[in-house]
Amino acid sequence: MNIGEASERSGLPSKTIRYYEDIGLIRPERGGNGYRDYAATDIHKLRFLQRSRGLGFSVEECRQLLALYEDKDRASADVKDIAETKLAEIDRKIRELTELRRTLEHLVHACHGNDRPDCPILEELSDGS
Amino acid sequence: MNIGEASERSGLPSKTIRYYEDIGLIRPERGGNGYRDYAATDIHKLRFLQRSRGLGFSVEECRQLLALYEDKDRASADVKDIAETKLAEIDRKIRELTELRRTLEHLVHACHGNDRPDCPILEELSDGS
DNA sequence: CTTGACCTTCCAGTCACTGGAAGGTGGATA
DNA sequence: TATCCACCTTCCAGTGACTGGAAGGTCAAG
Repeated sequence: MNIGEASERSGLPSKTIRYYEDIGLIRPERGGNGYRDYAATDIHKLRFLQRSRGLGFSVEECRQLLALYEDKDRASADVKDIAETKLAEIDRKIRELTELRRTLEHLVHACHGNDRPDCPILEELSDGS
Repeated sequence: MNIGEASERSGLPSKTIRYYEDIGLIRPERGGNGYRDYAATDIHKLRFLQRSRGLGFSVEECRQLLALYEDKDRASADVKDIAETKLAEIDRKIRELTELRRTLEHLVHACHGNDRPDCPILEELSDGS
């Protein structure tokens, strides 16, 4: 299967698939014409990557997960550790964004948004009050 | 004032301050020894940048805000527009992260995390069920 | 035989820094 | 005066995870 079809089936752009090969995440066969030839297991891995990236795992974390996935003797505790660390990270991000949101909404609310030049948003950004 | 003190007063690393100069956000004077010499207004701008970046504005947005900030005739509506667009973006990010969190927590919860090799997290990542 | 879609590699750019090398300057101390 | 160290300078390269584009090879259809 050529890269175009692999792209369609995995939901990843061809460029990204080639990039994943560059950094050693997948190693498809090559046909006589030099074209990459993806087997069903490759598609499986690509979908795996697509999903774990979509869940916010970094490429390096995906590499670990993929290794664990391929290792039949891996402990599920290893996987859980990675997922839990990620969960804590997501919690932190949500907290930060919520705080950010609150501040920004306060500013937007305070700004009358007309054509007069005084603007509470700029004032706050400037003096940090 | 040298870059070190500017860094301390603005809360930005020296490297970042030089970078901001590179991309044309600030233009400090230079002393006879070639050292950058920051005036009080420069520090003000740097703090402005530090705060707006901290609020999640991109450098380009900060450039716009800084221009509006320096333009005494700007309409506060312009500023409000930028802030509101940013607010919508933050809302979207929070929603996405919350959804992500729910999925991931579900997975972590389902995983027994012991030494046996079967792991619901990997199973879900692999088959997308 | 030409067209057009697909594939290849390679190089460069994105964003917002960050690290490090190589070397100049300033002020305090021995 | 010599030396030391902290600070400053510029420049180059790397980060993460792609993305865009150029230049050229391959393949099937019409």
